[in-house]
Amino acid sequence: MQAIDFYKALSDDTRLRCLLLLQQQGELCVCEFIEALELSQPKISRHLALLKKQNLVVTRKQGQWVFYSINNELPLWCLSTIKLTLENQLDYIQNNVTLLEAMGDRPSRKQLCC
Amino acid sequence: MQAIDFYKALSDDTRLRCLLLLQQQGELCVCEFIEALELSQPKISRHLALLKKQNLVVTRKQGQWVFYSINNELPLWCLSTIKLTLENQLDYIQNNVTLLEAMGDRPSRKQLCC
DNA sequence: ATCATATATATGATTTTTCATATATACAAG
DNA sequence: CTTGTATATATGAAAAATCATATATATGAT
Repeated sequence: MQAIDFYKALSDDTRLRCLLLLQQQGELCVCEFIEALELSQPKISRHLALLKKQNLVVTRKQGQWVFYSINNELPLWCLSTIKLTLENQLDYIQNNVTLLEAMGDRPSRKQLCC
Repeated sequence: MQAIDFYKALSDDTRLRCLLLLQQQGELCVCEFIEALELSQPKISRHLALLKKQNLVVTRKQGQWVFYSINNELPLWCLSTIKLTLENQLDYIQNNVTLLEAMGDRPSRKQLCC
């Protein structure tokens, strides 16, 4: 992972919020991002696609939903940076978290293992 | 310092190299960046001005030269991120360091203190 | 006048956004 | 089991916005 690509991925408001939400929440699907960020579906999908292309996130498909989470095989310095950023920028996503928690009918997560 | 502004500042090749060089070298003037990055003077000046506007770097004027260094009053998480990036991306600026060290007539630094 | 640096403006390139549409799954009625 | 319809997500293409670069010019020190 080249630093310049990593920072370009983080340098957009939508992508940064998505990543920090994932760091905090673990796993989220597209419709949850739409509610939490109050943005259009194509806009969210596009930015998530970009994060995926850079291998910052991975996806898991469950029925009609696609769940995104941070790729835990990223270099340690990338994972550390994301973690450090969240710890110091909780205010930045506070409103998004509130919206997410207020969301009705959130899709249920199947257990990942047996 | 907002994370988004910090990452936008880092998300350009020229600015990232400048910052990492400063992290490693401590203090550099515009003419040294020109040699190390092999870029035009206005291009360097413009990017340094941007870093200064975001308070990532500070300047010290000495005669005809302007020396840039990382603003050590930045939030710790920013300083840590820059440090961590350099440690993991030494290759990225290796060629720039070589060019810098090969530079003739580098301006002398006055002692900063008594 | 010369050297080092900064800035204004115009142009080109890249990125982001939007709209329309496509695909894939789900679910209910016949 | 098919047909129709709704929901979730992705993507192509065009428009809009942002960002980077080059050239020319300005400032300030020696």
